[in-house]
Amino acid sequence: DFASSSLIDMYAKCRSLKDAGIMFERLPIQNVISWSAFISGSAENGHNLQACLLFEQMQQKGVHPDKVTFVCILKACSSVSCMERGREIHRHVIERGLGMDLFLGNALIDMYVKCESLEEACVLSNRLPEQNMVTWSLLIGGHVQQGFALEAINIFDKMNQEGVELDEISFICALKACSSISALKQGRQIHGKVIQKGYELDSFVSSTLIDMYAKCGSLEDARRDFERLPKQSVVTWSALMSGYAHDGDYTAVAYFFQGMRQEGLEPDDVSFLSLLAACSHRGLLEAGCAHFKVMRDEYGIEPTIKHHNSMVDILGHAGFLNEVEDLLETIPFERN
RNA sequence: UAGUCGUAGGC
Repeated sequence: DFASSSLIDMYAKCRSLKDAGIMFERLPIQNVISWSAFISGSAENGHNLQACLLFEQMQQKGVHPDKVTFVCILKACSSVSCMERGREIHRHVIERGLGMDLFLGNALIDMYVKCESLEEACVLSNRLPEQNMVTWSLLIGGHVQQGFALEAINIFDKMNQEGVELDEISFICALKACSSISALKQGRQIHGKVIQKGYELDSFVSSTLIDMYAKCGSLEDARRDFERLPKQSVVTWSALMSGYAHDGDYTAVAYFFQGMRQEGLEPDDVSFLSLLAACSHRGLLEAGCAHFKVMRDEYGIEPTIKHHNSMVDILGHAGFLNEVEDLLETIPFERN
């Protein structure tokens, strides 16, 4: 029934998985659409195990997955880098003989990329009957992730030569290739193409550009682009601050932090990491402790392992080893 | 008329 499948979809996407589950069980007929909608919603909300269980249950009930279902379940495998299950799905796709379309092919490539098997991702992309900009972006991102940024930039160039359509995400992937190896010259060239396309005000593109310039060590460019933006966000401020923090310029970082607050933007956990990094870099014990306290007490932001690492660094370098031990005792056990 | 692919700031 169309209406009920839409409801499942809506509930699942609205992070009300319990409601989606209740709705689902009440459905008179559970077809491949409603199963897929529920699997997709589960995976999208990070309930990957549930997605996998649903995928199995669906088949036990005699409902066969179609191409869309495979794409949905692959997302769950990708997000937890579960290669075993991913390969199994891949075999399953071939066995069912449903053929391969771009969505399914790209979802498989994404799975291999996220499972760090760039080799298999490349082989698969060559075997696809056709590629689109998503395929290319996946390959660019995969090469960057594996440390082959120059090759990633080559792939981007080839994409241009072949006249493949470029969207915002294609540019973001290419810009990240540049930032990862401080390739300022290539970064500027890509920036030029971004402007030609009129993408420079996109919120993700603009923050990636600022980040690229900051990571390439050109704080002037980062700041110029930042100031040209009609509207800043906590992400663009953070991209800028982390560049200055990298240089150990605590004064600048603190100044920007204030500026952000004056704009009425709420700092988040990442904003504080730049502040703490700058303090750590400069050996600013008192400032570091003060920011750490303000973060928890005034902003209600729970410190993560990364904030704790900075604090251990700050206290340790100042010779406050007992305080380091006290701090370590307050840190709850964290995975990873 | 219903379910699907790649994106930004931490290191």
